[in-house]
Amino acid sequence: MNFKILKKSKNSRARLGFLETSHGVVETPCLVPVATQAVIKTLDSKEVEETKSQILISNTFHLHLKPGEKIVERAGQLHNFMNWKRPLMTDSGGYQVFSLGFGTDFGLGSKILKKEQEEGRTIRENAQPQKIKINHDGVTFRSPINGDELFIGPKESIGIQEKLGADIIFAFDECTAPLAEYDYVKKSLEKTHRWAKICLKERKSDQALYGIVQGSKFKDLRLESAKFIGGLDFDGFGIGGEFGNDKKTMGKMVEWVVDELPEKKPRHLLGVGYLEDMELIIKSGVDTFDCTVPTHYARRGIAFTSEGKLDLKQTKYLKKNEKLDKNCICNVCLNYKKDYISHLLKAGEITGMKLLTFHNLYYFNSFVEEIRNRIKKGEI
RNA sequence: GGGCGUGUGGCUGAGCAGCAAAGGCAACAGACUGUAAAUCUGUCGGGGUUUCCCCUUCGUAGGUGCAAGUCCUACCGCGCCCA
Repeated sequence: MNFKILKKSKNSRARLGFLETSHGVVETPCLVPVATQAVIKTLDSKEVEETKSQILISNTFHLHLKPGEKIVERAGQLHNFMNWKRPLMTDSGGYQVFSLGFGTDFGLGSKILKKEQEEGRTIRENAQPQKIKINHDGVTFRSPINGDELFIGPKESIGIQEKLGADIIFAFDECTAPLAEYDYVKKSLEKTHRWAKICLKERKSDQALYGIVQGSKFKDLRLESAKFIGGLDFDGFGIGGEFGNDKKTMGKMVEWVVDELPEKKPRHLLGVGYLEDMELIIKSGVDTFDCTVPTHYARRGIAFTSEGKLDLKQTKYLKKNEKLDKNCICNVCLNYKKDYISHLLKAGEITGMKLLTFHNLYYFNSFVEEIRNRIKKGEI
């Protein structure tokens, strides 16, 4: 992989770049749609291309469980397996340390903690999640499929990711929960850092390997992590974990980290990408970012449009024989109306979810494209 | 004509003396940021000074009870069976 910075903004940390991989080039800043199980749910790979998606991210943990990396490898690795010939990333399974651990225990998301979610709950220094065990060497999960115990540490994660064969792979980290206290995060950081070095040593392939910065909302820990991870010989950097109680804070926290990372290497913000977040994080110096929102929300009936967020399951849309988004030229907007899509969603027809998934991805990708254009013009 | 059964909130469907009445669906509102989840939460007869109070409801009309959706009588509707 090769990363070229074409332009740096004079007004912010934003930059325009090219991420070159053996499967093609990614223009950055760029959204990375999430294909956890080697698929953008409801779409096939050709359709995903038509949404202007440039690169996807799949998941090590889930593909290890189903169908198993050996199957994928035998099929000619992920690109051939899923017939996606463009760039690919795989997440390391570090997020599942959170989502299947404290995330499940507390019913939380990982990024921004709302005040009312705190309710005096915290995760103290030596706490363990109920369903998984995190120790010095890695994490013992329980398979969500059959309950089997399964261990993933840095070595295992890299081994799996090499077999999966994405262009960019991530170091195995612990994504800490937003409720984690300082002492917990500090200890967790030691693990994430130790594992980062092991990942570098284990990687034998020519895949690009990104290290992941953690440290939650604590400035000194974020800086420490960014310095440590940034000082290792990674090809790029992920920024993970929690980002405080509100979006402005999130931007600041990303900047703390970005300022400590090597300038010439790409930065990927893990798991952030509401429309309203994009300009903020790009201005904070992020090159790529993945987010489940466009695809996940689509399956819940939510369309993102120039009029805002629309819940197409609402009955009122059955009476609207008009384009989903009058300013959008995606296949869905050119060919289908709100009333029909609403009907499909209300009738539980999978095509409704498919149409919204297509549109949302196209809309999100166009949105980022516009930001790239504005950086080009010097507006951002 | 006779016998048996049944009638509950927008629908469905529990309840068979102390209920504004379980559950489901629909409806309405909200949540979701490195995707165990096409999911979760709240409201859902009307009104109010809304952690409580008032009013009106369980086919219709009467009756027995302190108290009736729940028991009795008649009628009406629906279903099945026998003539």
